[in-house]
This record gives sequence, C-alpha cells and structure tokens, in this order.
Amino acid sequence: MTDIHAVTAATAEVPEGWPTTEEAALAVQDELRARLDLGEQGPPPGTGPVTGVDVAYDDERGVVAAAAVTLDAATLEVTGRAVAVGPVAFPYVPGLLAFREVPAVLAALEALPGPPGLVVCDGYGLAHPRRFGLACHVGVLTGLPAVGVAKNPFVLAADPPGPGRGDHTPLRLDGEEVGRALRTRAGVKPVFVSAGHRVSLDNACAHTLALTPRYRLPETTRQADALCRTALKEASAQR
DNA sequence: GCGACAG
DNA sequence: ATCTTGTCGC
Repeated sequence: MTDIHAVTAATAEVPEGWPTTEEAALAVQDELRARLDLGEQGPPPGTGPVTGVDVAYDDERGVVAAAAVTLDAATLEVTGRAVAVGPVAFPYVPGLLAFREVPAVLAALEALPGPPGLVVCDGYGLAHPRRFGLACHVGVLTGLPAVGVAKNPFVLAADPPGPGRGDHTPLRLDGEEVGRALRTRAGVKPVFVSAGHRVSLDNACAHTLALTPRYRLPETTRQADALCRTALKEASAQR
C-alpha cells in the first residue's frame, strides 16, 4: 500500500561547475537551448502522471526547499511526494530564475517514489526573453515533458483574454506565439502558460485546464507550494 | 541613464 | 519569493 501522506526527503547540492556569474549562466542557457525538443505534442492531457514542482526560500539563511508532487491527471489524487533542501544556488536575476531553483528541483524529482510525469513548473518556459525559462531548463536536464505556468506576466505583454474559463490571448516574441494568457476561472486573473520541452503550446494549455477544475492555479502547483513551504519551516526549525 | 522584471 | 490582519464575498 502506498501511503499518500508519505514524503520522501533528500538533500540538494549545488553541482560542480554551477554558474556563479550572469555571464556564465547566459552561456549555459545558450548551450542548453540547442537541446530543446519542440517537435512533440506531449502526453495526452487529463491522463497519466503529472508532477508539480515549486520552491520556497529562506534568504536569511540561504536555504531553499523544493517540493515535487505527482498527481493522477484523471483524478487529481496525489500519488507521490518528495522534498529536497539545500543551499540557494544563485541570486534572483529576472531571466535567470532556473539557476536559483534547478538543483533543488532536480533533487526533489529524483527523490519521488515513482517516475515523474509531465512536469508543471511555477514560471515560464519559451515565453522568456531568450526563449529558455525555468520549464525549458528543467525539461532539457531531465528529458521530461515540461510546461511553465506563471502567476504574473514577465517581459512579454498580452491583451486581456475574454472573461470565460479557457479564453486566451497570445504572448508574442518577434511575432511568434510563445505562450498564452489563459483564463482558468471565469472572471479571475489569467495564468501565463508556455511550453517548456517536449510538449506543444496547445497541449500545455489543455493540461493546465485539466489541472484547474476549481482554482486558478494548477492543482500540481498548489500541492507543491504547500509542501515546500512546510518543508522549509521544518528545515529552519532545526539547525 | 532610468525603470521593469517569472520566483 | 517574503514581510503580514482583517475583511469582503461566494
């Protein structure tokens, strides 16, 4: 019997050679971007495992806690949870968010009791100034299909979508649609969806809608958010 | 040069 | 992200 309340815990390390300067991080983005797979449609929305990841910080202590929570896309029931605590790997620089969160996120994904499904990240994928946001970074490094669902607009502006759930408007970069402002709840502020890796924008949006039957944010993100916050508190309560 | 700027 | 009480509304 799998105990859905069980949470596997791990420690995250900052990898050898991890960028320490913005210049180095930009170079890594350029290198990894060549490995992006934008040709796949991704897994069918509403079926199979879907894994949400999120992180919480204690900048005072330079500690970050990441959580990965896998849900059954059909029922939205939790099938696996894991957390990873470690040092903050990079300062917050808009456009370089991945360098701050990725080590802990990967550790949490690896600590899951079962294989992750499509990864839902809290942030952007292709809708990024250099087309390589957090969701692209996580996708390329894990090889998993990944999407980005952000709560706020980044550098790209979008017209307000219609008032109904499912209404959307494009986020454009150089005339190309790289993401969408998507209304997940009627009359509520939209979320900003973009493909990360091995998934199409249409399917990224379909997955997002399948994960938001009730709340604005995907159930995956809500679960991961709650988990990484408690993990951070528990980590701080010690040492 | 000055702001804006995912989390 | 994080600091933070009550409050209006479904």
